[in-house]
Amino acid sequence: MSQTVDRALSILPLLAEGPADLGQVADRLGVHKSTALRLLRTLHEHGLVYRQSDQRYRLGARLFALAQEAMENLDIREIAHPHLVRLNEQCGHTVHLAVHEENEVLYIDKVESRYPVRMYSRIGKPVAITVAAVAKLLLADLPEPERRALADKLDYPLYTARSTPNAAAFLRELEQVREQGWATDLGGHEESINCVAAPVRGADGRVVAAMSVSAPNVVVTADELLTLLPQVRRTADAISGEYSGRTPVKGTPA
Amino acid sequence: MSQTVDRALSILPLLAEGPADLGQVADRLGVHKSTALRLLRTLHEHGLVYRQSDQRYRLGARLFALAQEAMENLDIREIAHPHLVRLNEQCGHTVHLAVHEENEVLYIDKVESRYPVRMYSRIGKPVAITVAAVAKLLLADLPEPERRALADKLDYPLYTARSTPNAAAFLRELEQVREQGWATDLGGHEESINCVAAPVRGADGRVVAAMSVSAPNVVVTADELLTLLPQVRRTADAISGEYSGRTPVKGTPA
DNA sequence: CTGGTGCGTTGCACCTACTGCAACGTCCAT
DNA sequence: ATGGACGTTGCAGTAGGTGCAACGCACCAG
Repeated sequence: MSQTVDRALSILPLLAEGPADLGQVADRLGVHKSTALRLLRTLHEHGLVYRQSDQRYRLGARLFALAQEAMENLDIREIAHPHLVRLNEQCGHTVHLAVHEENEVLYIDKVESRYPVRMYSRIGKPVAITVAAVAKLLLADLPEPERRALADKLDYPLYTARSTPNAAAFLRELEQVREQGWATDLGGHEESINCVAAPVRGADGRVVAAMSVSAPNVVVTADELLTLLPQVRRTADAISGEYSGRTPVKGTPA
Repeated sequence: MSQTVDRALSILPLLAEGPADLGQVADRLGVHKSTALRLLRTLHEHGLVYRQSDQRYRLGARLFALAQEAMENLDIREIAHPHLVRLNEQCGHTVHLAVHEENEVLYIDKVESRYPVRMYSRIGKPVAITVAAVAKLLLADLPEPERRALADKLDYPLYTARSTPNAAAFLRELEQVREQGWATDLGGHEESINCVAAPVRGADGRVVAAMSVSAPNVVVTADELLTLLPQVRRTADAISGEYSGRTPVKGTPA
């Protein structure tokens, strides 16, 4: 829409491929050297472009700083909430959003079931880390040594007969969850309650949050709940897309 | 230097603080809304800016992608080499550059000693990971569980009486290296050879490479070699600065 | 030492394309 | 209904971006 800015921004992906000198930049932009020089200078003043000792240009540190700062100020909750509400409107059950923090998994958002029988949970409360579906997803994404170290440190309380009994079983389950890309908790925390969960991923593919749908047996059976899996995954993917700023729309010029 | 581009780029740090709507952007730029709109649209087409569901703008995923791609295409060796040469010119000893890769530490560059007595080493060859100064620096930066897991997996060959004897001693040494920010190998690999090493860090502060100066006892004593530490650290810091694209120069406008 | 080539840089005249304005559409709250 | 807030569009004027040509400089070969 704005030619000058358009050209300037086209320099960035070009430099991402590797350092380039003024002539190369001008050629690939299809503009005169003097024009390219001015654009590069402007980019340089903003720190997006760095001039190395051999005079060639490359991307600068500011870019990294910006990306990082934006990351930190990104509030998953804010982004996810409308999606959670929509899912709740569709299926009626309790919807949770959870993140991993400091060896704990915490619920950070929740949309209450519209059925009279509700499950108990509280935003901000650590979840039962060894059995909750969301916890499995979040921990399954850790690098292997950390996963192992954490699994060893945990207690494995037997909430029910189906609770994860020990570190070995837990690690096996995490491996499976990691591969299939979703998780369940079928009566592992409270006999009568089942969950299905799916991961929310950031731009780099790492799991930044997990969301789940939970319902007691008296409302739907585990099998019925499992039929919601595609819907849950679709919702999680939608949140991932928005969180990582993937623009789902029209053509971006080469 | 270019007004339009200048304005467009000023939007980025502004959005890094958090999402903003058109009016806010226009105000803080001091331009008309229609102008801000056009700039935002251009940024949007390049994926640097994303429009969330509430119509507000925030930084887009492309920014991360660019930063990552630039990272990958950054060649430390290319950047470091002139610095290594300069250091070699100053002190005359062998200078090495090493990186950590797949449970190994590899020399990726080397400037030969200008003294007649040289130490043996080859670019591309894995270093003695349990004793080499550069290896200590690279491994000391790993997260604790990974460091531990790796230390357990390693063999601890007794090259000399001063070689690191076992995992416990190694981990203790890594902890110390981590805190002091430099490392040595005093006859741990070959009786008569000593090294001092310093880390090269990326924009995010993580250690991406390590460099060392090595010399045999017959040329300089260990104590004499240690007096070079400040020089080695200064060189490593210079490489870090250039690698991470920190522009050491003049004022960038607010 | 000299002439040549390749690079980044500068000043300038032309005219593109960026700007601000004002008007319109839409959505919400009153 | 009515007012306000906000994003969006078309348009006329001119700010400022563009390409050209010339310059300075470093490097290399004759």
